[in-house]
Formats: sequence, C-alpha cells, structure tokens
Amino acid sequence: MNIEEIRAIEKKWQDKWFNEKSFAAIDFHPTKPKYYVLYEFYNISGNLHMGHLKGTVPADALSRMKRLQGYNVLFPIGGDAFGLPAENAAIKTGINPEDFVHEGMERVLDQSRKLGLSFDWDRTICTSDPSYYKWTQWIFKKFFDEGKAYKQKGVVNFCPNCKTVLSNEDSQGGECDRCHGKVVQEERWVWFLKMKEYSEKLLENVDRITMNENLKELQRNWIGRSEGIELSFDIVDSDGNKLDQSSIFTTCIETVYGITFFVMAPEHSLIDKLASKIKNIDEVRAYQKATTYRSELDRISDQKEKTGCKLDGIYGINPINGVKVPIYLSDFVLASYGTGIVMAVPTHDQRDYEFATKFNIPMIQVIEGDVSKCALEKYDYLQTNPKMMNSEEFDGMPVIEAKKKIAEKVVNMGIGKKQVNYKMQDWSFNRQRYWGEPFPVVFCEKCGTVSLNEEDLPLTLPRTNDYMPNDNGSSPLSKIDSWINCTCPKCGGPAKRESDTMPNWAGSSWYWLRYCDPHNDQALADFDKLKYWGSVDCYTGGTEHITRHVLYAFFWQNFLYEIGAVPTRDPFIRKMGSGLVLDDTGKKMSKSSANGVSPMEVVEKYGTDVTRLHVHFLGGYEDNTPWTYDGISGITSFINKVWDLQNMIKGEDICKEHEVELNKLIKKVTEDLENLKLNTSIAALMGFINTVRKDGFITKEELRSFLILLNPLAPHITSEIYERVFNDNLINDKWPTYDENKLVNDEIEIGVQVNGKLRGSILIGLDEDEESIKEKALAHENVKKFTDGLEIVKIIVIKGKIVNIVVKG
RNA sequence: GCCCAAGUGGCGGAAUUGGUAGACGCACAGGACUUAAAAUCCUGCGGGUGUUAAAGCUCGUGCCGGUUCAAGUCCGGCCUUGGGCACCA
Repeated sequence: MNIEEIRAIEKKWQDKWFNEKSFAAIDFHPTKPKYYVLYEFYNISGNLHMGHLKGTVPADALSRMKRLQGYNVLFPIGGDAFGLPAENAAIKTGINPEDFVHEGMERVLDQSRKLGLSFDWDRTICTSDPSYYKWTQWIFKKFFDEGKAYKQKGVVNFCPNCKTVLSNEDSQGGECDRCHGKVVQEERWVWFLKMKEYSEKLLENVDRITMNENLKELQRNWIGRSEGIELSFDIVDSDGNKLDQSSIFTTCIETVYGITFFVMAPEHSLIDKLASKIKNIDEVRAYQKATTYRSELDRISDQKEKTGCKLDGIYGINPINGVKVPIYLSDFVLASYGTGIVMAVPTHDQRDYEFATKFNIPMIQVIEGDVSKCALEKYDYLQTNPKMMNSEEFDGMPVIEAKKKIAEKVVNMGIGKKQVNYKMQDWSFNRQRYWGEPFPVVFCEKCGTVSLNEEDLPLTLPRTNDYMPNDNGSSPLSKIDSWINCTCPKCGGPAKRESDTMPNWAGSSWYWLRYCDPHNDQALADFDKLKYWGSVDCYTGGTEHITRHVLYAFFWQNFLYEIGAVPTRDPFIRKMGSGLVLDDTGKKMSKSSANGVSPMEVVEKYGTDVTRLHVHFLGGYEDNTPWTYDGISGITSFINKVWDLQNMIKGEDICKEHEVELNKLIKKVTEDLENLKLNTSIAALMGFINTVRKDGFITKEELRSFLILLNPLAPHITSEIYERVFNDNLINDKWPTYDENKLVNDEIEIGVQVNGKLRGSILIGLDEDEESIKEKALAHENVKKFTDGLEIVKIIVIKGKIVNIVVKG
C-alpha cells in the first residue's frame, strides 16, 4: 500500500462515520447498557499535539471495543475555551477572543476527525459559549445562594505579571501556572468557594474512585488531613492579668510540657486587637510589613534563616502547668492553617529549635534522647518510643502511651479538644481578566451583594477591544460603565456588577455533566439523562491536573448532589492518568517545545492508523515515552501485512492449527484494551500475523475476528478490508469471544529444574498425571546428569508451568 | 527534608497469584531475489565458554544482604533517576 491509497481509504471512512453519525450516543437506549468514556476536553489554544494522542487514542479504542461489545457508548468532546490563550491572542493581535475560540474549535475538531476519533459530534460543547456558561453561572449562583461562596478581603496569591489573583492550586511551587513568574502575597478582595468544608467528602471520593494508588496519594497529600488537639491558652500582661484567650493546634500534644514560647503568624488579627498592650508596636508593624507581602519563593529560600519579632508586654500561659512564656511573631507560621498560632517546643520541633537558638529562648526537653544539636522530632521518637521527662506525672511513661494520656488529660481539663485540620484552602475564585465567565451577582447599596435571578442568565460578557487590566489591578470589565452599572434584581435600585471573572477552572468543573444533555436550556442537564449516563466509566487524560481539576470536579459534583441537581456524588468511576510524550531533550512535548513533532505531520506522512499504533507501541499508557520515528517502519510493515491478509484467505471456519492462538489473542486484546494497554495488544496482534504468515493462510472467520480485534486501534484499514471481504460495515459486527477451554494446546512444553536451575524441558499432555510427569522429568538426558547418584529429596510439579527436582548430596 | 513511582539486551519495551527472563518491534549482521538499489523474504542477534555444527556449562533484571524447592517479582538496607509537597504546627 502506498500513502495515497492509505489517505483515500482513511478519508473515505472518516467521512462515512461523520455523515452517518456512526458514533452517536443514544439517550435511554431500550436494550443496550450504557458506557461513558471521557477524554479531558481540549484547551483551545492551538493545534493538537502529540500528548493528545496519549489520551485520546486509548479512549477511542475503548469506546470502539465497547460499542462492538454491545454497549451504548457516550464518547464526547468539547473545548475549554475561557482563559489566557484567547485573551493573550486578543491582546497581541487584536483578534476577538470569540473569533479565536471559534476558529480554534473548528481546527481541533477537524484534526480529531483526521485522527479517526469516534466522538459523538452532536454533543460538542464549548465553555465560552453563552448557552454553556449560563449553567456555570447558575452553579455559582447556587453556591452563593447556599452560602458556599463569599467575598472577603484576604492575603492571597497574586501574580504581578498577569495582574490577577491565583488559587493555591494555580500557584504550585510559588509560580504562576500561566506565566511562570513569581507569585506574591497581596491583600485583595477575593471570592472564595467553601471547598475546605468538603475535605472529608473529597477524601471519600478519592477512596471510591478507581485510580492509581500513587495518584490518590498525591490528592490525599494535597488535601492534607491531620488529626490533633486544639488547645486554648490565656494571653496576659506582664503582671499576669488576663487580656484575651486564644488557641493553638498541635499534632504533638505529648510535648506540651516543653512549651517555651508561642508563635503567631504576622498577619494574625490578634495583633490589632492587642495593639495597645504591645509595647514595641512600631517594631511589630514594621515586621508585619516586611513579611506579609513577600513572595512564597522568598519565604522558602529564607528557610535557613528564621526571622521574627517578640511581642513585648504580652505573654501566653501554658494551660497545662500555668507557666508564663513569651509570644513571638514569625512568618514560618501560616495564618491560613490551624489557628494561625503555634505552641513552640524547641527540643522536639526543628523549626522551633532554630527559632529558639536564634532568639536565645530557653528549651525544655520532655522526651529522652539527644537534643544537643537538633530537635528530636516526632518522626524519630514515635519509632523508638522513648520515655517522657520533665512532664510531671507522665515522667517515665513511654511517649506513645503518654500521647494518649496527655490528650485525655487536656480534654478532661476543658482546655483542649480533638480537632482535624486540612492543608487545602477555600478556592479563591476570581480573576482580574476579561475572557472568563462574569459573576452573576450585583452589589447594591441597599441590599448588599445579590445574585441575579435565574431567568436573567446568562449574564453575557460584553464585547470590547480593551483587554488590559486597569493599573489599579481591577479587571478590564471595570472600564465598561454601561455594563458595570445596572439595577438590583431585588429592589430595582442602582447597583454595580462584579467586574472580575471566574477562573479558567470553572467551566471544566462540571463539563462531563453537560455532555449528557448538551442542548438543554432549562437545566444544566436533564436529571433523568444524568441518571441514565451516570458517572463516567473511564476518564482519560494527563496526571498534571490531578490535584486541581479532579479535586474541583469532586467538589462541584458533591455540591450539585447536595442541592439535588445531579444523582450521584461521584463524577468518575475510573480515572486513568496518561503519561507524557517527551521530546528528545526528555521534556514534555507540546506545541511550544522547539523540537515538537505535530501528530498531523505524522498522519500526513504515514497515515492515521500507523500514527495511532506507533505512538502507543512506543510505550505503556501510563509511562512517559520519548517520541521517535525509530520503529515506525515496523508498524508500516505490520499494516501492509494486515492488508495482505485478503490474499491469504483459505477456508471458512476457524481451523484447528489457529484455534488456540486465536482464542488466546481474543482474551489478550479484550483484557488489554479494557485496561488501556495498547502496546501489549499491538504486540499480540503482530504475533498472530506472524503465525498466520508462517502457515501461509488465514481462514475467513479468523480474518473476521482479527479485523474486529484490530479495529479499535487501526479503525480505517480494518473497516476497508472488512468491507471488501464481508461486504458489510465492521461496526455492525460483534466483538469476538473466546472459549476458556481452548486457551492451551493439548500438548505443552514445561521446564524441568534441578535445585531451581533449568536443565531442560519436556512435552506433557494437558491432563497428564503427576506421576507420569515426574517420570518424564527424571528420564530427561540432561536432567539425569544432575541427579545421578544423588538423593532425590522431593519433586515439585506446578501444573502447566514447571517441574523442580530437589536433590541432596 | 517529607511522600510517591521507577531502574531489565545496542535501543523502545514484554513477563497473571513468585514458576522456562528478554514477548513484540527497531537497529545491526549474514543470505535469497535484483544489472544495481529500494522494497520484500529467510536466518542470527544478552555476556562469557564450548563445538565443524550443535548440545551443554556459566554469569546476568541498579547495588548489598535475606526468605523460598524456585525471586525481575516478596522482605530489610543502600544508590540513581523521575514526579509531587515544601516551614501544615
């Protein structure tokens, strides 16, 4: 076959599938069970790149297999279109974001068809389409109406380059996820979604989903659950008069007798409250100023050097023994975690140790061990379980026991309670950008913040050609007075709209639901349709969004479930994280990498089927695979051999000599595709071709099975051969099944070991009894050499696998 | 620093519950066909040793030790690489 023939065949089938709507999903199919396959929708920014093939092709193969197995398959695609790519293009070239997105969508959908992807083209969605974002806004309105969205002034991640607020998820490692510039801490008005209160439910989602354990671990770490004690303590002046009360959170209550100071986050609200009592308030203010606005990166790089500031004139009382200790301010304590204050026990916490050393604060050791050079930390002492000291009645008690007993004591004393804390924060949900969903709320002088009425949605984004934020940091929308000024839906008085827009992740936090009913204008999706399609059975895509997109998805789905909008708490049953395609420098290959290879370029040169097979023959689904053209000739040659099968047909039914091999192949491919192991199914299919070619013929039924098995991976050529030989469309056929009894030959070869070393192999019958196998093994010439004259201790026969003769002497 | 994953020929990579390591493919070498090349087909292909040829022997899945009749696979301790978190109290 030459490339022209291949192109013609591929075009023919792509057009046919598209025109005949061959892969349309049918709502409420009367007989077929449903199966929902999802690939992470496209970020509309340019062309498809090699990485897309890692996720789309396996999902496509699974969809195609499931349809042949008799499932009603939903396999949709769409575009994630809000966000920076369109906005940056607008700023750079003046092209309207709407037009940019429209063109981008057309392009990636066209490329998808050329990759032979069997999407349901009538369910295509786009997050920047008003008919879609109407429902994103509706969901936000629900969040707001239910008290799960609030606007608050807070110190948050801010990217000075993009002039926008970022969530923790968007600024991992202290870097803006878009421009990779440094993120600083700034005080701003922020919309938050109460994600933190869903921590426990999110952990349950993580437990229920089928996903690689290591990915689950990433999510659990991100949520960061820890159990401990919240301990309240008094704040007093130098004469011991009580000024206030506060509390700390600790996971190490066993060290409570070792407290020698407390440390407060610099931005803690108690400072303002107690300002009049703090003698060195000017110094404190200066420290606050110096630390609060530093970037995360600066804080991290300063790890070695602790900074801080003592609060002169106020003290904390250790509640368990009444000891009065100083209080410091330091930026190693985070305002957003726990209570924003910690108890410091320098002997058993390295940070406290360094701080105490620098500020000359005394230390009290409460657990036996060496603390002369550094702290003896929880990680160590919980393993070795040494004895307590300097802890009154607990002295001499093993630390693990003391941990329980001291916790009981503080609870009984009424000074402590059990508490669970999470690292995950509420989701900061507004951005000072143009190209995003407008918030469906207004600010009314009389009524305060009011959400729009449902019938006024969508609140459409006004057209403009000024996409730059204001210098004061407010969003481009704030410049459009005619849009900003509006009337309050409650009192009819004058009001102003929110000029910020939602983050890029908003539209992607519920899109799988919309596919179930993409044209509905009465609801985000019809409830019965949501019930019919249920959770996504298999969700493919990259692992880089595992702590963002997937957790956001869990969060929104839980909320929507609680307000009765969706039938289940679980968006996905199984999430399969795909690896990356790497370029020759070992970096992720993307449209921006200099030596990136476009999949369309490979399709153009070798054809779609070859491209699909080659990318997946390079390595496993979950592995990062370096891209290379090496080996592609093997795939081309395989496709040619498949084409050649038409000329090798001899006989009708499955023949005796191919029976076992074909049954094994059916089992292998069926199981491998279910688990997205495309590489090993390709190898197995190649192996079968080798056998058939050695024998010089294939029967018609064998060919039928083979073509169907290969179809999910190489849909075009298999459809074409099938049509030529069987005069029908392959997609109307059924996935082949295998016979458990025909998976092994009547006679098999097994290895014979002597003392675990392979010394030969024997042919045995399938049902041959153990005695006869032992006899054959012992009779083997080479085996005899190693057993002659030695005492045979025992002979182990593992059915169908191996014989091991154990000798002594 | 903490958490997770991975280390197998010249290369990409296979090996159900521990059970004949290197499937499948590339590259390479030899041969057939051809005036020649490409394409195609056949044969070989982990290291060492051995033989006219084979059979065989021996070492071998990052390193060291262990469990077992039997370890790429399980256990303990390291090394290296990749990913994630990063003062989380």
